[in-house]
Amino acid sequence: MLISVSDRSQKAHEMLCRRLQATNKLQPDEEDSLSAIRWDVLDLPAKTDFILEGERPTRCCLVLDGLAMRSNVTKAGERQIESVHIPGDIPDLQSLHLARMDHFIGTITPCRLAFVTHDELRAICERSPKLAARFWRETMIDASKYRATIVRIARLGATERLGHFLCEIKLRLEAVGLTSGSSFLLPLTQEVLGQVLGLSIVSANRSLQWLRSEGVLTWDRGRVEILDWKRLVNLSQFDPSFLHLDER
Amino acid sequence: MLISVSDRSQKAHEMLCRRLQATNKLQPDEEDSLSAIRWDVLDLPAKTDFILEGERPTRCCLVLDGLAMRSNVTKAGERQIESVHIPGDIPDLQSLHLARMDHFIGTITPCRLAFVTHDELRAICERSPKLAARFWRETMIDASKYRATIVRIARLGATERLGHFLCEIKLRLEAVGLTSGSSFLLPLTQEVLGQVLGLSIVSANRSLQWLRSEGVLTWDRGRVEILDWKRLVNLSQFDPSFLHLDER
DNA sequence: CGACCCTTTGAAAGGAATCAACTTATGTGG
DNA sequence: CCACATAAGTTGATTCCTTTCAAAGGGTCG
Repeated sequence: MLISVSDRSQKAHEMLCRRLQATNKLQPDEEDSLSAIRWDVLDLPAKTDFILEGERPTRCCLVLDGLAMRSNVTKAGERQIESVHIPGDIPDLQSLHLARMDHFIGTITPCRLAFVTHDELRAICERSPKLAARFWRETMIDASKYRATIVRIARLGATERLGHFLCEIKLRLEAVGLTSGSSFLLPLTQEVLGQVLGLSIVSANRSLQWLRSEGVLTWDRGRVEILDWKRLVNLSQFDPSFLHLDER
Repeated sequence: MLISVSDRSQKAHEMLCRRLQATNKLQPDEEDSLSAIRWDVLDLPAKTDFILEGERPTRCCLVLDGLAMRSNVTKAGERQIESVHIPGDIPDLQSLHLARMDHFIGTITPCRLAFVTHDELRAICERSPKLAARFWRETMIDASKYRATIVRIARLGATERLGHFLCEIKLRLEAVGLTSGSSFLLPLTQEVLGQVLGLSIVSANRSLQWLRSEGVLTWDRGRVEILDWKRLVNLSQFDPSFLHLDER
């Protein structure tokens, strides 16, 4: 089945609208502004950095399908993944205000991405301060997740980190309708998992083994099922408030 | 010598203007909007959390004097400091868009703070999309610092972390004119330093000892002097680009 | 079937945390 | 101005967790 350009653009529009009305419904005029966006939809293979450190991007991208990541490489050559991005996320919205990329954006799995120019976004923000505030809020939630990541990595042990990350991902996927009950797709290799958690691949593996052996979850060929959510939340010291998912 | 209310307000105005024109000079109309802000200036003693997790703030604060911090406490009771704030910073600008605080803001040393209401800031942003973008940019730089903190804590050893943090602080203080040559005031206890770096107080101490013994720096009664900046930068794998200090 | 990627496991090494004590500053009141 | 109390810095010894190194399984795809 072929997907027409307008269909793909339509999906981008819908995902963006859904995301931006987390708190208040979009007004008709806001929705109109957004529907005028010309999205440039692109499919990329897995493991591809498509925005590089040092670049000066002129567009932002919305993840339509797949998993993306934001990462940085130390001078010693080690990669740290600072955030994992799921459909509905705009990983590089900050580039609207920071000219130079200080990190990489790349795909983890094959991704479908929708690009919009900075010019277009800036024009929208200028016309509609309300929409600007909504976009701004999105970047503030990203910042909130970074803060949670700092605490996760600085203060939690290996297994706690893994559990904490899985709690976060589960809730985020749920918020965009990408879970089926207690299970969801998360096709990360354990190497990538280690780079997310600030752990070696061996520790990532052993933490995962432990969670499995305790009957907290299963993780098979990219599908995670949480068997004991309460336990997972408790052992990870997880508090979902940093996600700001529901604050009417 | 008494300082009048308007003098103190004036200082807040100047610091804010200096900060916001990092990239482009402020236009006269922008400066006018900002000068209309009614600042509420307040002095607070050291070690005082003045915005608490769970609160719904109605104001933002600008640091005029002293060191402030953003911290979070794990359920196990350990405190992690996510960021240290120096004069000119607005530590809680994100509260403009995130209703509920998911962390604490507090003083490290005695501080003079200037508060402005969300209503006033929102009005300014609505009237002037250019100013809104400038404020937005500030929050994006904060986010950039969080990302650097993630990498610092996840991938650097104890001494590297300390060095990296000191490089960051040095450049930030320099940018607001708070260094004298290669030295600057940084009255942090080693316990606080550990909470910033994700280290125990003992490790913080030993890392500091090492840097001293190598002749990289001195740190005496709250005054740091960098004796060998190049070496410090190198051993910390420090790259200043995340501070976005100069990108015309 | 074989190459490759990913996962798993064991053993040893290393770095930071912890525990515990001691020293040095800072500050207060008699 | 000293005596004492308290906070901050320093040091050594030990424990614990994670990394590193190395190698063996397991799955997938051309």
